Amino acid sequence: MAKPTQFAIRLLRWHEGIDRDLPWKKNRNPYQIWLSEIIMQQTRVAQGTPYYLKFVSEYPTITDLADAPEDDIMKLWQGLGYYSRARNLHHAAKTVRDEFDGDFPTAYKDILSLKGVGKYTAAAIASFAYGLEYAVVDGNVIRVLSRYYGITDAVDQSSTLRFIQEKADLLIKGSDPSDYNQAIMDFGALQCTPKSPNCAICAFEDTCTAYQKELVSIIPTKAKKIKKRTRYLHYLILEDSAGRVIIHHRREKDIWQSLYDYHCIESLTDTQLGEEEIRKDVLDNFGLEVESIIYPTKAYKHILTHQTLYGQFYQIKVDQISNINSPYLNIDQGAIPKYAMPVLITNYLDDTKKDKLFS
DNA sequence: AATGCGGGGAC
DNA sequence: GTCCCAGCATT
Repeated sequence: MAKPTQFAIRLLRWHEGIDRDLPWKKNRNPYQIWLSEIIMQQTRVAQGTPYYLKFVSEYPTITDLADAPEDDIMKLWQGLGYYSRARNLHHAAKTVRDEFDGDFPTAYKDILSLKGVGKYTAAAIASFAYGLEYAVVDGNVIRVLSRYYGITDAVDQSSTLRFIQEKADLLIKGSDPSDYNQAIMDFGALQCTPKSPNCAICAFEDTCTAYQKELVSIIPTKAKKIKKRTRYLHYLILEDSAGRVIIHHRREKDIWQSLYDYHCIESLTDTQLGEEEIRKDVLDNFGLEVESIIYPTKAYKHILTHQTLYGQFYQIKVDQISNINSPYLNIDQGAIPKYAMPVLITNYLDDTKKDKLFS
């Protein structure tokens, strides 16, 4: 058995004084660890924790999760973002139920084969749940090791990432894998932070290359820059006199896949829709006559990583709604809370509800 | 190798 | 405004 590396010894000594008290670290239940890791992908602990608690309470076992309707899972995921995680979560739960007899797989390669589980998540589960020696490489580890080794190459290049992974695989050797992985991520989150890390009091003051060369502020570097596009979404809220409304299940390859919204007309500028344009659209798409239109008085700005959205909501009364085809659905207005919707939509709905309280 | 996918918090 | 967060699937 190999002895821990010098890096690991210092790291774990630093970690002795740290206690983050995360709710999914109370035991080694692989289901709970997997669930927490999926939820925490690209998500801050403070944002994801309430969702973890909801899921583990609503679905105590992975079979409970597998048996649940997708709409229920999406609703519980509403507001967390990156909704493919929720779909993959459901898919993987069904795989465990059907292919692994309901028992979470214990072999690294089987864990990695699950939908939504990549190299990082597989290593996290394997080490935290089963004590297997797989080094995690997440945003924290990339930052810590790129600084430690003074790597100025862009960390969003696969060659750089491969190099970091190799170093991580060496550094973990001989240590308790669970402790080591937890420690290095805590170190990145609490000590070696993206901005103004606490280098003055650091366990690696004398061995960190970036600190020695005064490169801490410029490492890690990235090559790619994201460019945004702007979209104008005109939502038609079609409602009949019986209180039935038409909602839309987003099945296309686009943002918010699997969520529900309203019938949408998209434009490249922020100009409002004309009355005749609306009448024709509603007649062509649903065979319905428009009785009245309340035009939007404001646009809801919503910012995503790659897009800036402006949403406007047109309240439209139509004649009797019937025979609506997929991906459209007609429901009672009061049934809306059962369907997962984008935050842009729920922001609007919250505003309208508030308006009614004061009118 | 490159791209798209959310929402929010820190600065 | 910018950056980035317990990343992944798809092309």
